[in-house]
Amino acid sequence: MLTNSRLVHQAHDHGRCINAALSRAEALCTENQARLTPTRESVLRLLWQSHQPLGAYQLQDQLSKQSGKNIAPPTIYRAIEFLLQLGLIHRIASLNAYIGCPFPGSDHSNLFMICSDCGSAAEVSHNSINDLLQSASDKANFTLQGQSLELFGLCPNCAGPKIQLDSQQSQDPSHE
Amino acid sequence: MLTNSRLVHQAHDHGRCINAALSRAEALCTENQARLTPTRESVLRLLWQSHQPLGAYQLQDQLSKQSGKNIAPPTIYRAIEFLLQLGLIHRIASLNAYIGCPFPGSDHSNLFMICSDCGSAAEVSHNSINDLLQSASDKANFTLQGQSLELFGLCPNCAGPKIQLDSQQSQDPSHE
DNA sequence: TCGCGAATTGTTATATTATAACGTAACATG
DNA sequence: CATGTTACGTTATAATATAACAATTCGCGA
Ligand SMILES: [Zn+2]
Ligand SMILES: [Zn+2]
Ligand SMILES: [Zn+2]
Ligand SMILES: [Zn+2]
Repeated sequence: MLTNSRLVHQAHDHGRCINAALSRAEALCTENQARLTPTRESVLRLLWQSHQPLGAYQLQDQLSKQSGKNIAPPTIYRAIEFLLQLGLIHRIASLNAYIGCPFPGSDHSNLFMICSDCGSAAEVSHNSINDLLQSASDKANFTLQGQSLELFGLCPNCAGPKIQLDSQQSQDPSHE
Repeated sequence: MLTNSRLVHQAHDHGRCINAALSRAEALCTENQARLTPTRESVLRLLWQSHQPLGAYQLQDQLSKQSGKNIAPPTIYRAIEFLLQLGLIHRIASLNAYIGCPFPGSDHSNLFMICSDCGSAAEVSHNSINDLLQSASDKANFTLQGQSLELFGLCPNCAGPKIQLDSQQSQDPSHE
């Protein structure tokens, strides 16, 4: 079972998340003879600035600010497309948003636990879930090729121990 | 385990699907003191015309043609919203499309098997999957509130005994 | 180092999906 | 009726995503 759910919801040295992601990205690019150009790297960095998925136009804003010049949507979408192809990021369909993948390259289930309160999204890969989905597909004679699994609810920080004061942000704003 | 996957991929009397859906809808509306107005019923009918999800603007086109007058997007989205609330239809996030729910009212898992070739979507509710997702959530201290589970691949018709001639449409166009 | 083809990015316009805001009509109830 | 509520009509616009084509940069062999 692979997951980054602990990490996502605890205070941690997030710089390490970013660095690790970039190392993996460089390795994967080399392996695939693809180029991690400045735009692509910037987008990947932005997606790793927090553990919350970002929309394409949020990326556009931030990248435009960073670079001083106005970046148009196609530039963003091209970078997104590239990163998706390599498996470095995922698209979260229900949010029209994108997030870095903590374990690119390895087979995994593309399952997210998305907090309705703080917006964080932790990725989980559970062999037993994959197996079960595969066997359900088999039973239905369905040739499984891909999947998008999104769970909605409250992350440990937002569920409390404080048992939801209101719907105030009670979570630890450790690294944003 | 609830599923309509057999039905979806076999020739069948689809009129029964539609009638059953409308009966359930009327019952649910009565139960909830809600009104199944002509617009809402038309949208529900359209969503049950096939086992393929339809987008809001496809619904708009078809409803406009049916009624002779031009129906604006808000009308469609209001009907969709209403039907979603009652659980009579589901939104398929990865397709920005909507489909009738074969078992509204009963608790189920909101899991779809979507054919990349013919576009059909069968709904499956598997207790063991639900249990597993619940226990995975528990382990991660995640308070599960909702889910969107979408599997992509080939339905029995499109995977064929014909073993994919090309990517021609080889499926039986039983009822569209 | 030059030049060429391929890959990447810039730019403009537009498609697609969804909602805001506000007015009007239909409905249910006493 | 009179009234409050619910649903619908209409116009405009927001938010997300892509098409099409021009300009640039990059890798690499001549
Ligand atoms: Zn982190
Ligand atoms: Zn949270
Ligand atoms: Zn049917
Ligand atoms: Zn199919």
